[in-house]
Amino acid sequence: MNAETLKGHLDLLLLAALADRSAHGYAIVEILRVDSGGTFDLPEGTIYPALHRLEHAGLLGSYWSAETGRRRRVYQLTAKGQQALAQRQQEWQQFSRAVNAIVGA
Amino acid sequence: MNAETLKGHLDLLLLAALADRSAHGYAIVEILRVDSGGTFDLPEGTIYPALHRLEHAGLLGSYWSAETGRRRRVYQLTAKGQQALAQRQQEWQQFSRAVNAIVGA
DNA sequence: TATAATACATAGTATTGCTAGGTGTCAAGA
DNA sequence: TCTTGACACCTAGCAATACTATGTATTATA
Repeated sequence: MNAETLKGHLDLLLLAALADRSAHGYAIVEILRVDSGGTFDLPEGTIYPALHRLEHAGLLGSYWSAETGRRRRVYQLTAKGQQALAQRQQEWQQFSRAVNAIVGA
Repeated sequence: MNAETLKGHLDLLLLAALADRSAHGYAIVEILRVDSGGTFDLPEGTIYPALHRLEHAGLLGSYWSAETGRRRRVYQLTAKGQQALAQRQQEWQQFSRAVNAIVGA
C-alpha cells in the first residue's frame, strides 16, 4: 500500500472507527488493522497527530482514562464529528463511484 | 471534493484514462470530467506536472502533434505503464474494499 | 475586435502521512 | 532480577503531491 494512497481519507477512517464506540489511539490502530483485514496498519506517528488534529477541529472529544496504571486518552465523536462523518461518507461514495467509472470503463 | 482526497490516486486515473486510447493533456481533463460525471474537474496545474512525472517514470510516452496549428503533446501508455496500471487497479480494489469495511461496518 | 475556449508550462504553497526518536507502564520468560 | 516485548503516548522533521497563480500562444466566436 502506497504511502500517499491514504492521504485525504484518514479522517474518514478515524471518524468511522469511532462511530459506534469510543476508543483510545492504540486501540484505534488495532481496530483499523483488524477490520480492514490487515490493509491498514498505521504507524503511531500517523495516528496521534491525526487524532489531535480532529480534536482541535472539534470533531472529537477526549478524556484521560486511568483504569489501569497505563494512561490512555480515550476519544469519542462530538456532534460536529458525527455530521462530519456523514459528509465524509457521502464524499467517499461519490469519490469511489467516480474512480470506478474511470477505471472500470 | 476536498483537495487531498485525490492524492495518491491521480496516477491511477491518468493511466486508466489512457488505457484504451492516447490523448493530450487538455483532452484527458475532459475525459476525466465527463466519465466521472463531473466529480473530477482537474486544474491544469494538476494534470501537466503529473503527466510529466509519469513520463519521467517511464509509464507514459509522448509526442508532439501538429495536426492543427495548435500544439498538443499526446500521451500514451508504455508497456511499463500498462503493468503499473494493472497494479494500481489491484491496489485500488484493495484500498476501496478496506475503506468500505471500515465505513460500512 | 475582443472574448472565450483550447493547450501548454512552471514556481511556489499547503496539507498530510510517515520516519525516527523519545518517555513510561506492565507482563512474561530467562 | 533482568531483559524483552507489548502496550500507550508524544513530537520534530521529512517527503510527496495536488493546487493556486501566473504566463504564453493559437483558434473560434460574438
